[in-house]
Amino acid sequence: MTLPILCPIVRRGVRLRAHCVSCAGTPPGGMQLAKGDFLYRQGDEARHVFAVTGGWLQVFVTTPDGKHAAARFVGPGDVIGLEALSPKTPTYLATTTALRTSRACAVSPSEMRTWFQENPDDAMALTALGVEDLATLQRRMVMNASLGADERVLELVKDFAARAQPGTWVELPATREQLGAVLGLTFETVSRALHRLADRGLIAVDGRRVRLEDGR
Amino acid sequence: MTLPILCPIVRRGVRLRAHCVSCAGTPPGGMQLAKGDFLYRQGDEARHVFAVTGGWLQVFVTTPDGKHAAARFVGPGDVIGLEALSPKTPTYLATTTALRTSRACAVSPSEMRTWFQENPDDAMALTALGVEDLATLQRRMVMNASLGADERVLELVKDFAARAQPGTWVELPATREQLGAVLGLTFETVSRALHRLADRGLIAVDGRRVRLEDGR
DNA sequence: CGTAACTTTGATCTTTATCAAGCCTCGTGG
DNA sequence: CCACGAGGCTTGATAAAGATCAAAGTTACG
Repeated sequence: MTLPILCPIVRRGVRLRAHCVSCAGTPPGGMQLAKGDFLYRQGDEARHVFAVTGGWLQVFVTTPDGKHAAARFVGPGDVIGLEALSPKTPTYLATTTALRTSRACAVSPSEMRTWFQENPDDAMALTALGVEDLATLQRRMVMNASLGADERVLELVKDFAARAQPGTWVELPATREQLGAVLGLTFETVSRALHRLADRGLIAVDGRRVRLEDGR
Repeated sequence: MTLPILCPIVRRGVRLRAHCVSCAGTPPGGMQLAKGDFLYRQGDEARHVFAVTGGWLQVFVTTPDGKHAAARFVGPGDVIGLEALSPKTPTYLATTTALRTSRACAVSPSEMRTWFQENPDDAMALTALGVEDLATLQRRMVMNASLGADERVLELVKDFAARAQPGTWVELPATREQLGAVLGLTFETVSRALHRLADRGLIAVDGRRVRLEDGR
């Protein structure tokens, strides 16, 4: 008999369902998304909180004037759609789409409510998790403002690599254009930056696969 | 007899203390900060959640390589320092400093815990509030990536104006340099952008005071 | 096997950073 | 009361980074 596989959610310290420890990414109610599917769209009524259990998704924001650009990538362990917990008529504040086949576990606000009532510690942990995401985004924002293209791309590559085995090839889940959308760069600049980093010996690039050279 | 003044926190739908409705920004335990004071520093042990009840503060992030830049401004109604709710040894993930005399109400995690237990709805509201902040930051990030200097500055001015009476002069709580730090621009560019916007008739500028012309 | 999407690479142009100089305002001390 | 100085603001000239335009090579997939 094998050991129970830990749900990715548990790895970030929050259990979205009581039975999450044994769900292994396919909980009852867990849903599968094909590449290009939308998990939800900005402005939709927010009926569920989602825990990503597999794959990669991209979060988009549409500004009032119609501009829209990517904000961040979310992968296993990330909890999104917390707008559903808002007391006012909750609407999603961003659009989330699958970059590849992905899995997400959906939880309704009413489930969340009883869970919060029984486990205030989990409620606090989830709130803190949101702040962690906020801090990550703040960090990325600072980088986008203060670093050049090469360093920004390197940081993003490191972020993806941090979720995989160290020293191995990592498949970037996005096109150059999608990477650039998050970094505030064009796809040409992303391409050039990747190759400049390779020239500097910091990474190895092979199409969409990347490996960190050197220490981490 | 005057009506009770609503604590700014209530305006964003979350009561950090049961008696918040009557605290009017000076709750027991509320603290005053002088210009330049630090509310907390990145890396400090996170002992309190803070609700800003007056003034303006700026949030900084320091990246691992020592770079640091401003991430956002926080004012009355904002709740910060939610890192304190993290179950692991909680440390603040950013530095917050007062741009002018400000007030903040500090609440300990244990207080939050009992409050969450009694009011799961408030817990959900607070979590949702965090997501709102995340969405705001995502929006700003998208703008920083996709808009030019003028439009970015205009958006920031609008944000400040949105918290004041429409059509009135608004005092920007920050220097050109501090505004630029948030926008990813230099102070010269911020200065030029403000005057270009004034030339275009979109705003009126008088030193640190600004007024939106036209509809909003 | 053929097409569409993606990627690389080059040349040129725009925007914003950088460097620099002078001005204004406010607070402090003689 | 005035002189001074520091911090902040404006404005100009130049340089660098990245966007844009363009063309050709590569990969994925029906």
